[in-house]
Amino acid sequence: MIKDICSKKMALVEKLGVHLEGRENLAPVAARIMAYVILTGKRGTTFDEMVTVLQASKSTISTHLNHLQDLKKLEYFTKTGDRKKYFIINKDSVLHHINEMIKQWEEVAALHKEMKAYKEAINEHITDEEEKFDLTFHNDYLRFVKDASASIENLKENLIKNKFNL
Amino acid sequence: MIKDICSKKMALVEKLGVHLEGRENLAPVAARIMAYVILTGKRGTTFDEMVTVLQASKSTISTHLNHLQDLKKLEYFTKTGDRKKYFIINKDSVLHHINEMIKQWEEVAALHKEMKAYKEAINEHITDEEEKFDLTFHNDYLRFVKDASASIENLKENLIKNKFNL
DNA sequence: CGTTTAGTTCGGTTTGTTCCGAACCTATTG
DNA sequence: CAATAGGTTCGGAACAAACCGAACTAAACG
Repeated sequence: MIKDICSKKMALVEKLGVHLEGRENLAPVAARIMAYVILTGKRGTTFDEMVTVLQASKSTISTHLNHLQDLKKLEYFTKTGDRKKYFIINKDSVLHHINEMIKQWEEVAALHKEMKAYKEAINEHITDEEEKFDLTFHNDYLRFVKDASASIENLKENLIKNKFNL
Repeated sequence: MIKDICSKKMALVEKLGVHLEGRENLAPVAARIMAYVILTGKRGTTFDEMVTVLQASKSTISTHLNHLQDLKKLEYFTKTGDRKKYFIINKDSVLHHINEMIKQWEEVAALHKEMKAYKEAINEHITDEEEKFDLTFHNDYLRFVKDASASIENLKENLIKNKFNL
């Protein structure tokens, strides 16, 4: 019974791990650390536990753990009279993630504006209307990014409100 | 003057290239191909032009060009009496991109539901309320994904409508 | 002071990615 | 048919990423 739950957990760690690898651009073991921490929850998990359960070397766990803390994805708490660190996900990781998305979309929008400006500059030197650059691609994209950002921003507000209302 | 515009173009190709490398998970040269095609527009660009201007080998261009077509990111048109292919971006790439995003979010939502179910199953075996898994992380995320998907879906409808109204 | 706990750092191997050159293929043209 | 145009395919070099083991450190314990 306990083994069933444990193997279920590790199956989920792998599945979530694969997802995080691609999604957050993490090394395999780093992604498994994130997955394991998420699926362990607030009781937290230790360095040694991860070495054992993820079957990776101490050096690998150490390196990735530090990296994940640098990225503000993980944090830890301690217990008096216990030198171990208990790792948990950064409490406002949802918010952090939303902010990252907004930042990325702003970057994309800036790039599209730059490209559009370049094409408009070229268009001025072209007499034949047929030959001119079509800007609908960039316009579509800019609208998409603008609206998407707005709705994410909206969502962010709601999340913050609900955080404090609970 | 022409050199100025040309170097401006190549500078943008590199900038956009770096962006696409990370964003779409493409190899450096593949990303530059995409960037160059985007910045060349509807007149299209040929295999040879890319070999010359991107300073890559024929084999590299060939491999990546085929890969990008498999991914439906690029397509080409031809001219009568001219064997060359003129590459342009896939006309509905914005729509395609939006669909990809929706698909990815659906995947994420499915994963979170699975994790939540796992945690709920464990919670049933725990008597102490304090020890139980906190599900707000997953609930927050699920709400975020649901709302974000809805607003993107909305945007998609608008884009499609505008496509046919223009 | 020696030992244990809880990690860190470094060098090296394994594995994977990216690109290239050379040879090859398949029309078309003279 | 030989040559040219417009590519494709394959083997391998060059580089980068991911991981490991072994040696190390720093604090606390006995």
